[in-house]
Amino acid sequence: MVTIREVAKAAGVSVATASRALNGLSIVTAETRARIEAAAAELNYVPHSGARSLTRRKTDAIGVILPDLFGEFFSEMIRGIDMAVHGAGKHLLLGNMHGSTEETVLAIKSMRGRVDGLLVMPPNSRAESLGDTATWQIPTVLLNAQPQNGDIPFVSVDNYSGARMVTEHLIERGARKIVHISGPASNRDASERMQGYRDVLRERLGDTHPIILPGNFREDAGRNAAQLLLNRDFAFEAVFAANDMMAVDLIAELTRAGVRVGRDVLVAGFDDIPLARYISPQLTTVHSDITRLGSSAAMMLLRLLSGEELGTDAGITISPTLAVRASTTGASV
Amino acid sequence: MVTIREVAKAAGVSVATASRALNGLSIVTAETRARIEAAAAELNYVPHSGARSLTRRKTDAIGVILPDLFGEFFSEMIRGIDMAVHGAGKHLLLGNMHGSTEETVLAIKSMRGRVDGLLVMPPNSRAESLGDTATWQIPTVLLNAQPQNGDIPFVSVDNYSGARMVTEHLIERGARKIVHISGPASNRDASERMQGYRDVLRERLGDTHPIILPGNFREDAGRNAAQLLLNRDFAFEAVFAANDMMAVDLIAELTRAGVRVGRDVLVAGFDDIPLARYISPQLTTVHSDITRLGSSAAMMLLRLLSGEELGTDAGITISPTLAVRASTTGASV
DNA sequence: GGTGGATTTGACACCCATTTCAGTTACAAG
DNA sequence: CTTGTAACTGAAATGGGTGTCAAATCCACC
Repeated sequence: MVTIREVAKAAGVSVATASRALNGLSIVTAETRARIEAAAAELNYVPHSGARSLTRRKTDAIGVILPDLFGEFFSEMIRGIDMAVHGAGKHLLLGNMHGSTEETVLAIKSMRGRVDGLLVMPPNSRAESLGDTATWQIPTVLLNAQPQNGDIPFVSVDNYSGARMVTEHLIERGARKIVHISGPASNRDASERMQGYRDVLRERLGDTHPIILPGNFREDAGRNAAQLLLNRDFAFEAVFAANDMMAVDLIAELTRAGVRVGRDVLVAGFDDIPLARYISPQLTTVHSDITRLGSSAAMMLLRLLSGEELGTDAGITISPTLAVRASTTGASV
Repeated sequence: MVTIREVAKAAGVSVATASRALNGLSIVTAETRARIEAAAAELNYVPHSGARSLTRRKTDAIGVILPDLFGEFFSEMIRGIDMAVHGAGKHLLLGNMHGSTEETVLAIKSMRGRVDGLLVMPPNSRAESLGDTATWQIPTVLLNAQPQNGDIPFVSVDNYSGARMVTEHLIERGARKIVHISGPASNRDASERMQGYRDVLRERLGDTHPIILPGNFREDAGRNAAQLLLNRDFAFEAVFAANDMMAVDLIAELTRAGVRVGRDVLVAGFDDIPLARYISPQLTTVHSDITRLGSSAAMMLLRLLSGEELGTDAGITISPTLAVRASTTGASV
């Protein structure tokens, strides 16, 4: 592994001059620079970024810590982050906390000295569980979570208004008995979505005790909910599932039972996973631009790193949009 | 930012002793260690991984360089890599070459000093375009590509045998006029798949001039192919699309035109994207375990890093399996 | 008490590049 | 010919740790 010292020696100059020449500082004679560059090329010299970052006190990398590394959500997020970060010539260091809070703290610690800033998505949307975030001593933006003590910038999806949009849409399509399949109780996204649903039902229909089936964001919850609703022989007119996975399997199960989804019963989801437009009938759902979520967060972090003060209340919530499809309109395709 | 020097001073010991205590070397008195640990905790000391890796000459990180950062393929791959790498307590540094060869070389260079080893997936499956790989000077495993000069270990999917499997399956299901929609001409996966198709047709049916429609791995190619086939009013019995994306839209288009896919015409794809089992009829396709591809590559790299000699011909090809579904059997679901 | 040996501890060089500061050279002006 | 200034160049400090080697301490035993 060739170092700058060897390049300097080969070119017959000091390491300082070599460093200056290779970094494009103008105070080196053209002739000297040429000699150094030739030597570097000859020896196949590649600067050691680790050593460089030690003196420069910046690593040109940013760390991303996510709870899980799979699914469309993850790849979209990374893509958005990469878009922003790549433009700034920085690298991405990936940390996976595998869902546990201790591992998250560990992951954050092991990032020190490797990255200039951090993008963290807390496991259960409860940033406070990560301990005293102020002691991280490293610029951080929270992904899809709002900090308890508003001192960390964040970017998140407006689950509440998304849920309101779906619910209002269902009411406008004529539904009155609207069931909700919730997500995990501890999940913040889930509870925000539920709250949006509740509020609209109360405001628009005066319904203060809506029917809520407990779910878990996974397929089986959709199937179970369908069974439950069918067996009880309850006259429901619409179902709002807290995410698409549950909605998809709910639709499959209802269809199997002879229910015409989109006509007899309206179904809507949340997330707009790619599947949503491939099932039949296509699923009405709430679309949030995850790529934009990622890139917004990354850009915010980049601004933070460039020394900009964001203030204590710096946070962005991304407004989702409603994707109306056949599962609530009964259109033939 | 507190350094080990401050911890040492606070504990009244030398930095050497502090380092030993914090790294769990046993030659420190329990009493001294306790004092140092207390000081570290008090000062909220976090070791600077960058500085550490400089002396240790290892970074505990491995670099992953991919051509594109989106889609299921990517996230599955990362997940597999992470599984293997996380177990070894290492980090993942992500580099995106955005498809260009120059950027790839740049990405590789900028990894020096940041990572111990590299997992590289060349943009167009032609490793040789990356220049003289031997000069990288860093342990590398190639993803989904075979090096020209067999001196770099690699892991890839056996496209050829996968394509053979589908084609043979179509023949067994009674099809004789089998059309192929190819991938991009420059893509190695695509050409290997085409070769498998060609060989089977020649061996089993004596067909040396099969009909091949040029595609590009994207949805529109599927639609175009469908139009072409329908307009020509050509009596085709089966279509093997070089990937699922094209197959999915081909099916949609054929169905719209009144063709009963799975009965009138058999359709098969390649990749087994999640969508494949959600469309109707479900798509027969070739399933390769991308997660395993990633983790195999990562494990190979880890072995390389632990000093193991893999020999010059070290390579793994992952055998795909055939997922037979309704699009070639005509089953009702 | 002195000696040998093992166990802890500390001073310092080192990893590799950047950067400061001082020194050298070239050239123009006085 | 000296002096001043500007333009380059080099030696050494720096960043935050680790590892080597020598010094210091401790204990047991003679």
